[in-house]
Order: sequence, then structure tokens, then C-alpha cells
Amino acid sequence: MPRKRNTGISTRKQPQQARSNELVAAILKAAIQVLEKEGAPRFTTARVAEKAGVSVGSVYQYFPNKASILFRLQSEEWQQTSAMLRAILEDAQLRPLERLRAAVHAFVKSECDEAVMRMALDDAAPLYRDSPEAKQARDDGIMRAFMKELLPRASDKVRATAAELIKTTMGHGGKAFSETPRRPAEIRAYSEAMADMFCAYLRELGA
Amino acid sequence: MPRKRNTGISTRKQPQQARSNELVAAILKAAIQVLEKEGAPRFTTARVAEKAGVSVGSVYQYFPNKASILFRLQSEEWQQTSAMLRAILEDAQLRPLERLRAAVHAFVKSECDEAVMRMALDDAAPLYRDSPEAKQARDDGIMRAFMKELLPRASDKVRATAAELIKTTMGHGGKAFSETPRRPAEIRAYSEAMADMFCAYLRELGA
DNA sequence: ACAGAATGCGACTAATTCGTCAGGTTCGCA
DNA sequence: TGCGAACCTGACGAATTAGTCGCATTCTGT
Repeated sequence: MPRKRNTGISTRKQPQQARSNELVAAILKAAIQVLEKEGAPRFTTARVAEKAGVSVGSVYQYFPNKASILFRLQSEEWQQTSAMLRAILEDAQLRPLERLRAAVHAFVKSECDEAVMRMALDDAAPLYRDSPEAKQARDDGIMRAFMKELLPRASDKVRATAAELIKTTMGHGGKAFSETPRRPAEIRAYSEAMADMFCAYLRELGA
Repeated sequence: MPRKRNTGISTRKQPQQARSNELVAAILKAAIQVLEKEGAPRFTTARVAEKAGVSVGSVYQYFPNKASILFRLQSEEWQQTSAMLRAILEDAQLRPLERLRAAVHAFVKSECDEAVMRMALDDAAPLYRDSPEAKQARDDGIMRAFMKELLPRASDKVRATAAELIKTTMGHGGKAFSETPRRPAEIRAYSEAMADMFCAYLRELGA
């Protein structure tokens, strides 16, 4: 290894020609495959490069280190589900608790659909979690706003606790559930139960 | 590395003399310290041996490989909290939902007390999770029994879902909560909210 | 006291890792 | 066509790792 490990994660260079854009895409795609098929401990830049049909050097042109690849994957993943949940929770067509119910179902299903990759990405978390860029990515906004709508008369403190409780329960409960393979019926049943639990709790808080 | 990695995890040799018992204890103690201070990726047998004031060879006399040390730690940890929860949930002095409430508080607090070590142990999970011995360690018994007492008239299916939901919510929700440092008041508030949520849900199911 | 079993040691090997760099190839454009 | 910049290559260096093995030390029962 080089004398000094590169700890940052920021992009090294912006692709300017078409081929390099394809290259970055190929690298990310290959990274997902390596993560799924080999698992986090065997996730190496060399393997990613090979699977992408590209040399290691090319990988390091656009990613300053291994962590940055993982961080990028995690980042995109997180942005997608975040957008999905926001869309559902802000949909004024449905009554609030029905929106929450829909969000739970959608989230658990998406978690199960990509369980393998998400588990591997989670296993690799120690590698990118402590980087400076990773720390700023926390968004309670959606759930907080939803709680404001749902519990207009509750205190800020109560709302904050409820938002955090529901957000982490959904997030981590969903992930845990998806760690073992599930049949569609199981997924529906579990999501429904989780949504029931949230609704019962929120009604008690005055929703 | 040797040609073939030792994948098993079973104990290599039973300590027979007093000094070797102390040695095993010293290794486990050192392992915890290394895990806490260096983190999972820097958890190596060499570092454990050094911290224990012992040579690598000695480590390999009683642990066939690195994974077995981690598995042992995880195993003991798990047994402790399991016993704690069982004691609380079986205590006939309190009404069932109060027992559940007490269990939640106790669990979240214990999770926060040892957050650093548990996070590191979790990070290292990929190293020991897939070993044969690790797979048999699943105990839904406590929660299932508790549900039988709490919801005697519900169907088995409903009870099973409720048990799983509550168990994983408590386990993973608690762990997630403890990942950021918390003040005692926060811990109480969050535990209370989680317990409230469980109670509201269970009452709706007929408890 | 003494044999042999148990224990402990730590230098060592083979493997694997991350990331670099000198040099070759392809692209955009005049 | 030809030039310079962007792009790509892959052999390589430096570091770290897991686990072993021959030998030294300590214990136990007689």
C-alpha cells in the first residue's frame, strides 16, 4: 500500500468525454455485482475493475479510493428511497395515516427487492461511514413535516420523538426483516402489522 | 496466509490448567478492548495478542481462527441480554404490558451502555455470521411465549407476526438508537415512546 | 527428582490488499 | 493531417493480514 492512505472521498475528476461517462457507469454497475456476488469483505477495486472490463488505474481516475465507490452507491440508493417516501407522504390524495401505511409497504418491499445488495453495502459501512462526506447526510425533514401535519396539536418534543421512533423503526426494522428471504405474502403481512402498529400509536397521540 | 483458511469456529482445545484459563479470559478481555479502540477492520489476532500480553501462537491454541473469537464475544453478549429479557418478561409480579415496558427500558439502556463495543461487533459480523455454529442461534421462544400469555384469543399467525415485529423492532430499533451518544433523559423518552407504541398496538390486537 | 504432557513463544510464510505511475492509446479540433 | 489533452493500461511497490511450526518453558502426577 502507498505510504499514505487517501481518506477523502470527494470525486477525483469529472468525466468529460462520452467514453469516460460510460466507464463510470460500468464501474458502478460492476461494483453492485461484486458486492452482491462476493460480499463486502471480498469487495476490492481489482475485482470491480475486472468485472467492469476495465483496468484498476481507470477506476482510480474517477474514484479516489475504494470507500468512495461504496459511498457513491449508498448515496444513490439512499436518495432513491428518500424521494420515493417523500412522494408518498406528500400525496394529498390520501388521508395521512393511509399515506404512512403506503410508505411502509413501499419501503419494506423495496428493501426486500434489493436485500442482498443492501446487506452487503451495510457490511461495508465501516469503510465509508466515517468519511467526512458521509456525516452530513441526515434528513429528518420528511418525517418531521409529516408529523407536523398529523399531530398539529402535539408539542415539538412529542412530535420529534414520534418522528424518530417511526423513522428508525421503519428503516431498521425493514432492513432486519429483509435479511431473510421472504415470500410476497409474508412481506404484505409484516408491512401491514408494522403500519398497524404505527397507526395505533399515532392515534393514541391524537392523530 | 496458509493455503487453506480454517473456516470452522469450534473450540480448538479446552484449557486444563489454571494459567490457560486466565489466558483465555485475558484474550477475550483484550479482544473487547481492541474492538472498542481500533474498530472492526483493525481487529486482528496480532493486536489482540499484544493487548493481552500474550503471543499469537497462544491465541491460536484456544481459538481456531479470528472469527471464533468474535463469535464467542457475540455469543456471550447475546446470552446475557437474552437472560435479562426472559427474567423480566416472566416476572409474574407485574401486569404483562408493564413487563414489556420494563423490558424495553432495560434493553435500550443496556444497548446504550455498551454501544461502542456492540457497534464494532456488528461491523465484524460478516466475519463470523456465516459460520455453521452461528446459524443455530435463534430464539423466538421468549417473545412467542409472552404473546401466548398476552393474546390468548388471537390466532397463531397473528401472534407470530406480532412477536416478530416487536422483537425485531426492539432489537434493531434499540441498536440504531444507540448508535449516536444519548443522554439519560433521551434514553428514557425514547424507550417510553417505543413501549407506548407496542402497548397501543397490542391493545388493538386484544391485549 | 523426573518424565512427559501442557502451555507458551514469536519469527516466519504465503496470500492479499490498496493505490501509483510511466507509458501507450484514443479523442476533439484546427 | 497532426497536435495536445483526455483517457486508459497493468505491472508493480509497500503494507498488512491470518495462521503455522519448531522450540523453550512450566506444570502434574508419581
